[in-house]
Amino acid sequence: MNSRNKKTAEVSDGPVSMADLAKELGVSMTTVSRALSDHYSIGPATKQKVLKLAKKLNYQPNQMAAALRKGKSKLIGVIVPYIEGRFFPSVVHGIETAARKAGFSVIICQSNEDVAHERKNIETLLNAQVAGILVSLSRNTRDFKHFEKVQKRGVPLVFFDRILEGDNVNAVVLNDREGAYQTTRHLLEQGCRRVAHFAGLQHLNIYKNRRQGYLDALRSFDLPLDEELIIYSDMTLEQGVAGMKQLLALPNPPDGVFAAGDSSILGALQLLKSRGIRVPQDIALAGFSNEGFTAITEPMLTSVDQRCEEMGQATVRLFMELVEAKGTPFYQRQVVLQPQLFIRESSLHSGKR
Amino acid sequence: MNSRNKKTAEVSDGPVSMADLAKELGVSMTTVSRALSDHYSIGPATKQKVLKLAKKLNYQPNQMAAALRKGKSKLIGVIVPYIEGRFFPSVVHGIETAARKAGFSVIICQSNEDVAHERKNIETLLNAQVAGILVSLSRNTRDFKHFEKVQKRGVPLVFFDRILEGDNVNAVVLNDREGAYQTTRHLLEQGCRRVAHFAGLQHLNIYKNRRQGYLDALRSFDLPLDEELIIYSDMTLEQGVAGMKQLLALPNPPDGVFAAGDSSILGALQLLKSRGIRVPQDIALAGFSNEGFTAITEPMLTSVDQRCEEMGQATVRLFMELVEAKGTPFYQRQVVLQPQLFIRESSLHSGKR
DNA sequence: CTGGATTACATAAACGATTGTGTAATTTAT
DNA sequence: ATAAATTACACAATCGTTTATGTAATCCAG
Repeated sequence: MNSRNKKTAEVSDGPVSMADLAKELGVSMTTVSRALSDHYSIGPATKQKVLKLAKKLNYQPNQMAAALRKGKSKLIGVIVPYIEGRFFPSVVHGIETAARKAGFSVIICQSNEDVAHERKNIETLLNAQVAGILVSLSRNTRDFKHFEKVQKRGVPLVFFDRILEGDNVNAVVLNDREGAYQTTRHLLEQGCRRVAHFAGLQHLNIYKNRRQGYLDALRSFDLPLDEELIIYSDMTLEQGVAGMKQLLALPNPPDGVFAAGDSSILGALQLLKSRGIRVPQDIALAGFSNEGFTAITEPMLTSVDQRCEEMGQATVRLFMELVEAKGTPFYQRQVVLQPQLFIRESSLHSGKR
Repeated sequence: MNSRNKKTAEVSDGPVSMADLAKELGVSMTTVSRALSDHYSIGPATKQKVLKLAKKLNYQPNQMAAALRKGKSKLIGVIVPYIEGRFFPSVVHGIETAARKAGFSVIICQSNEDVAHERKNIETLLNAQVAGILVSLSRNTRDFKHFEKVQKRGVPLVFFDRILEGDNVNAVVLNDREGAYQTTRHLLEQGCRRVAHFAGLQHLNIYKNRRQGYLDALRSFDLPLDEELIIYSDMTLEQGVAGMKQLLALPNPPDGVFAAGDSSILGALQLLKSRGIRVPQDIALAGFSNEGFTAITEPMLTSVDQRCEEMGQATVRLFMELVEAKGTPFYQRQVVLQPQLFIRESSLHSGKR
């Protein structure tokens, strides 16, 4: 059991510490530490010696010790509402990849769309001494209070996708408005004249912006806004079915639907097919998120890609900038990603009207 | 900047330490530490006092310090091949939920289906002092060497889904063989007499077992094995298309296909539809994984559900058992989850033959 | 009423790296 | 040749917990 009684450090026993290296080389731990971190006060010859021995003994620094001393670890905390579907797993994938490249590990937390969980997650991450926190807000987060503690501690904070508007924060977002605008315009260009919209909860920036883009497009075609054509919901598949029913019951039903989410537009498609209404000939459809299934349905669904991977990478990049720009205190920045419209069969009128 | 010049601890400044509590109460840090961890040597009155003040000052223990001292953190490392599709995100979701309930955070690593990455992940996690490692093997992992270091350090190790067979390890797996057996039998019961199989890489337990289940079912119907009907591949959508073409080119094509993965069966479906071959009337189809899209295609695809969430939870449970059974050294256990067959249109012959 | 258990707490040494301060030795400037 | 600067390293405190090892005080049995 006794592992410290050896003259020359052997590879045999567990973790090699800086003390081991120091003893072996007959220098102080300071020298070893500074040699490893390329400190100016260490001579090139000594540095070489240390590096070589470190490699030879396969020295692995104890992250915890460093974290304790420095008050910061090599961990990045990520808070997402949930880990399902296509979007969040992909963003997390992007984050993980970029973070690891920069020498960080990521801790995943879910808020389960609940601000109370979100608060707990913050606590957890803070006393895990994370180097930074990346977060996409839960659905019912409406204030900023629990994040102030993070800022007060000087822990870099970056939001992505779902953010609190108005507040001056670091964030990576998609240009949802532009995506919605392009999509709606596309429907209009295909000949639609009454385009309906499945809208999400309006306190969330993403859904508000998508609705705004929809309105922009209508205006650009000098079309009037008909509030009857906007259906607000949580955008589930079931609500897509219900919404479509509601639209069909209108005296003057739409000839196109743009949904702020793919599940709901899928619901609409299923309902239309069950009623024998042709897509896109009778009603054209387009969604948002470019979920995997959009390329599988018949007809395939037009949708907006959210650049999940890029968003993850950009979020980490922004975090890194914050880490490096340590001095500058109020360095706030927003990165806006451009969405990409994938036009598929569900919106392609070939020469209608 | 100076934060330690206060007689009574104020909530104002950052993290409250045990030393703060001790000073405030006029006891030693030992007492505080032990009171918080419910040590027998601390009187109930003192315990109460400490707990109360801790709550009042919102004391949050510094995980890093504890981890450093104890040599173990409250972190669980998870290594998965990738984070996409339905399976791994869902398992991770299950792991995350269960782990958090037990007071652990999870660190996610991807091996990108590469054993070299897997090795690096192990290193990363080990010197992050994780309390345990949960891993689903990369596609090209064929030996156990890099895991021996983990065991040597006494870090609990649990495999899930993709494991190395033969080795005596702790693992949570699906009964793939049973799932495949049931599915193939189902096809046979529906009247199929020539059932083909899209098989995956045979060195992976999951694909080997699925093939075995397929063979079991054939035998249970006294049907001969026709090697022509087994197509080996990586099971992508494209390979599903190609595989189906190959099968159709046979002098005596199959009347059913059971694939060890959903993507490939989707490819098969697409090809069949493009050729006007009816599913399930002419050829019945069934897949594996119960991906989201299986309920969306037309016809909907029969598939086997892998109990992703349960697998995640079971993996954490097994890990916890290992932690608690600290004394018992060679405590190895395998948990086998029962798959669930979801029968959908693609395999339902109504009275064929 | 004495000796051994039990209760309730304190002292201080870890854990492994980082870093402000100190100090020789060497180099450069004057 | 001497003061000043620079180079190259060591000492020791520190981060916040945990824990082995005391050590008083209280308690019960004999």
